[in-house]
Amino acid sequence: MSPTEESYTYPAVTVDAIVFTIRQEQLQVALIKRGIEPFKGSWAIPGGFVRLDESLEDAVKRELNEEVGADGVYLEQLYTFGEPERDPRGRVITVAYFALVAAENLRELTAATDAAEAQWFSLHDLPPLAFDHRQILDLALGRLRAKLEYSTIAYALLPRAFPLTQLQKVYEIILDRPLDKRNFRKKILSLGLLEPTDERSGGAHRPATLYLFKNSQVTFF
Amino acid sequence: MSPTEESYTYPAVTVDAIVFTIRQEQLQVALIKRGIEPFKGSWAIPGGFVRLDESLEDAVKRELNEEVGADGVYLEQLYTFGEPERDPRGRVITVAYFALVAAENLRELTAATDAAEAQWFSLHDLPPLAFDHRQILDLALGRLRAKLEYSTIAYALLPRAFPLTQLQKVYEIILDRPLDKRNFRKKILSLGLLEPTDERSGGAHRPATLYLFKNSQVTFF
DNA sequence: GGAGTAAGTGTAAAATTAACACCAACGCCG
DNA sequence: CGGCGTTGGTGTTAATTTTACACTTACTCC
Repeated sequence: MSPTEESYTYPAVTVDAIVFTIRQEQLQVALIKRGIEPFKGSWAIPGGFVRLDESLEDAVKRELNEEVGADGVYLEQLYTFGEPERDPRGRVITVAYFALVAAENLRELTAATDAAEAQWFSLHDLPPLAFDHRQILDLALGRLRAKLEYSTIAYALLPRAFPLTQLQKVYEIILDRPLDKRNFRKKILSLGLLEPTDERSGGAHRPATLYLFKNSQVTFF
Repeated sequence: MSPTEESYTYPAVTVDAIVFTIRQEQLQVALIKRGIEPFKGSWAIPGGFVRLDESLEDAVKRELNEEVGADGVYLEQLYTFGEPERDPRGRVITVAYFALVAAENLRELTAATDAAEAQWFSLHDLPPLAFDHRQILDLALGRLRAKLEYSTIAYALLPRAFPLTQLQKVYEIILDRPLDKRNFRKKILSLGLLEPTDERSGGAHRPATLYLFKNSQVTFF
């Protein structure tokens, strides 16, 4: 069990993250254009090597910060991909995460530090992806949809206070189907996780009560 | 992104597996007594290094075969643990799996190839575990219980054909609470995944219809 | 002040889940 | 061979949860 007992090369370990956000009423993912071979010019999930002294989560957060400019994110480990042939350059095991970022917490993508071009893509309009990244993305989407039903992660995609209608829109966009307004409100409110505030939304129409997620567990870094 | 581009040491990568079985009407896990430091003499989850040319799943299956003598198993990736300090000897990232083995598919544990002593422990009577293995085990148990509710994995713990009562017992043992017999049967049968056979159970009492899991997806190796 | 649009609200039917008790079929033993 | 002990097998009702569905309110802009 000791790394020093046996003398063989270890596999490389990377982390990758599917970063979802909602922009322009669409579910979008952050992708990076690869500047080097293999798959030069293809789009790929942001990610990179895990340093020896940082945890997996720290590695993801660092990469997200550098490559995507994402500041406050919900982060969850997705799956570890380790097929020997998944990277043509050699053995690379990747621990995939999925992340949710509220649009308000995004710096502009083009501000990425390295030369790589980063861009948001709508899920309905995805380019071909490098490596097994399409498979990873599909898995992430499935997980996101599943967790929406029994958890509170949707709140990571919204500002601190929001009208119920906006929350419903998030659900509808992610699940890609319309929801009944009254049933949605009944159910969400019955969970007891939302707190109405005194604030009202502005804008052209009837002002909406803004709600707050109690004990917001969104991780910031 | 290339393993050869940067020159630093990689973390070591291991796989570990929580192997569950049901023996003596109890949920049990396979543990291995460590023969070397650190944690020499402690009990640990079976596992080992991933070879450069084998997939993560293949690595787990190999280890299970060698250390636990498990032949036909349900195998599912659980979580990847990568805290820098989780192993005192250096950076070791472990991909944890959980496995289910039907008692009938078990060779005796003492037949393990290396000198390490392997043994089954009831979940109600666990020794202290090495490393962060207790945390891994707790996570595996939670996952097993959760999946029992919405999946068919319980069948991996049973022989090919079995009476409904035995299936119910498996549920009760894992969930650690009694279930209503009629409701259980109604629900299980309404899923349409079981097929009654012509076989009947023998034994001292009224013979039971044996059921078969349609499209048994248990993985064998 | 009227048009347009998003906010907000309740009820009835359908489906699912939960609670609950007795008879049947076998082996064993006396 | 008949009764005892034990496990197999079955239905109904009440409670809860989920679904379907339509109108009034409050604001801005013109």
